[in-house]
Amino acid sequence: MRAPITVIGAFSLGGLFPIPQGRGDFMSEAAKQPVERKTLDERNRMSDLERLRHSCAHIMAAAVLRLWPDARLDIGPPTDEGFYYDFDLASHRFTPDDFPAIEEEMKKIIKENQVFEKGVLARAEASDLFQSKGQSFKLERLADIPEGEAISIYRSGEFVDLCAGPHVMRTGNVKAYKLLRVASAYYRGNEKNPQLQRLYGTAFPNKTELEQWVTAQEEAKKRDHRKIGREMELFVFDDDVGPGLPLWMPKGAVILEELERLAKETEFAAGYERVRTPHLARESMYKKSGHLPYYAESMFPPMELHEAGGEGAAEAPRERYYLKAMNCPHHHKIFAASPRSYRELPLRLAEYGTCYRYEQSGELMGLMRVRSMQMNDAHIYCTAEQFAEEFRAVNEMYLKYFKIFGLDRFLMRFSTHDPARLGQKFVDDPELWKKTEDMVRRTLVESGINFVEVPNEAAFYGPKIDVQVWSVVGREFTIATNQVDFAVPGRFGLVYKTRENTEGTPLCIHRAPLGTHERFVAFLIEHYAGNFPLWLAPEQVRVLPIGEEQDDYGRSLVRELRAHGIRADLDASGDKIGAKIRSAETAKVHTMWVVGRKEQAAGQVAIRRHGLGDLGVRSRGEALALLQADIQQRGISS
RNA sequence: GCCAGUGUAGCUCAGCGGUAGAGCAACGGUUUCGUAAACCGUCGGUCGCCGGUUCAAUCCCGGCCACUGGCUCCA
Repeated sequence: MRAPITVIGAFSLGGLFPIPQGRGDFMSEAAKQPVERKTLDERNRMSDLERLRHSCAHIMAAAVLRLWPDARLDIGPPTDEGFYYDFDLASHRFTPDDFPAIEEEMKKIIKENQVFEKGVLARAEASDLFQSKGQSFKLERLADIPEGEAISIYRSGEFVDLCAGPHVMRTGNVKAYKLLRVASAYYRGNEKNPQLQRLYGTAFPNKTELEQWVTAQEEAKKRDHRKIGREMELFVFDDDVGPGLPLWMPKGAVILEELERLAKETEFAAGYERVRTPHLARESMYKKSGHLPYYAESMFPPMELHEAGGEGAAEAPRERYYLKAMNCPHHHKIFAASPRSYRELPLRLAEYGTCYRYEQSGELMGLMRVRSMQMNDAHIYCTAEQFAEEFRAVNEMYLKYFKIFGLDRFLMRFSTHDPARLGQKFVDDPELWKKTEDMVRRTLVESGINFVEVPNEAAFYGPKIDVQVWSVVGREFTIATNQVDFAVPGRFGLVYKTRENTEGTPLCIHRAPLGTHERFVAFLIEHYAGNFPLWLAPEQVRVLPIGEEQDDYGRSLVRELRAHGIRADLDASGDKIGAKIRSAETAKVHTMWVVGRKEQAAGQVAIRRHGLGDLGVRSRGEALALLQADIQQRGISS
């Protein structure tokens, strides 16, 4: 059960940055659905598709009950992708092998063309009904319904469910459906509750749409960054290194280098200064920062140093060091290292810092969720007066980046605190929370940026704006973040001399517009399906001599390209030209220069672009200039 | 961390109670070729790891590790 959120608007740059042909879109079909306004009042206003899927969930539950009469049912809502239903079933563990039987039973129910009948019951009646059926979860769900609110049930054939609806008219209206996977889910989404067995499925108005969806899912899997990353030799995971600890291979490292170059240029122009800090720090620092009580579970356990040569191994450690899970405390120490004047503010300290987080094993997912990560981090120390402008500048930096990458589907999420959890999840300073949240909200509204506001999602030290994107398999991730910190600078005793010669405590903005290398590259791989724009392409040019007699000419071309900083290689294999092209295409090499006798004689190259085919002959100088221009402007498609 | 599934050559996958196979890749040779696959040959695996059952285990059982799908959590 997700807390209801009010969607103020979904942010999209619309068609401003069309994704080039052949690259497609990085979002799943489901994720492409416009973000709908959903509030408590509107909860009942399901779309036709949701209504269909919800009805299909009932049909699936009815089928499960026919096959396993002791199943206890929880809830079965529609989702972006289809629907699910949660069951508690002591006698059986669902596996995908059960799908044919369940689908067959669903088919029968659909054929019976049962009417979905709505009924409104008195609480006692409903209670008796579900009591008699042994549906204890339904009784608990019933207790959630506030006094005075109507208790509605839906009946189709022998199946009865506590359900607000709405539904399609008849089971026969469900024309195309498919069970997708078995999963488990904690009852009421709480880790401390027992787990239920969840069956996921989907339904569409007709078979064609279902088939299209299935095909789209298969296509999406082909651009999964884990698959492409292996095929293109961008990164690997190794058991001996450890889960969630990626090794960047040469071709993957190229992408990191280019991203860092972009960040350094952008940040330099925006008045940032670069710093470098170690990967670990003493426990005392994290005690001071206040991270330990909030964050210890997400950090790798500390390294304990004992007295050298001491007899007793059991004695208390002399000191503890933690691998850093965030860069801020280190940066704060740099701020604190010199006396600061208001004249120096805003002070912007940037670092692509490497952090380590002990993510729970089940949460790891390729590069999207890892345990070691490099953050496009910076901390901006400023006065309250400077805050709005700094915060706005960060938001604009996002947009600048997103334009470069052609990223046009994302959601700005404004995370605020929950007053009920002050002092636990959030630092206990209600006034500052309100003040900073108001500042952030005003900044967003004034910039005309649409956003979603989500309570209870803030960092412990202040509100934040996250940019949400969707992986190719439809999972939502935060790709960038912009956070306010009104608490930690005070804990570190960070001060600056004001114009009035008093001491002020700076506000701090934590920002990572390019998120972490790991997640950002994962996202880019899927966004481009591995077909990176030239400036990012690991292998920019491959020179393909048609025969061995052109190998020397090819070598001279590669030498020239490399002298100009272009990543070029020669295919001097004995393959025929068709095979050379095929392997370059398969490797997603951005540009091929095919050279035979004619080109060699004329000092030319035949340009072939990955996915686009033969683009004709140019002089080697012209061909080089084209590449340079494209790289220099960081073109999206070229 | 929890639930479930999976783990066979670098990759994609067959196979099975009698100790392994294909395609691609790699390597060697022949071929010197005009825009997505020339031909021949060779190498390559303690079948994730540890233990148990058995005359015999890659196969059955148990534990562990990793991955995948979810849940929980997050950049």
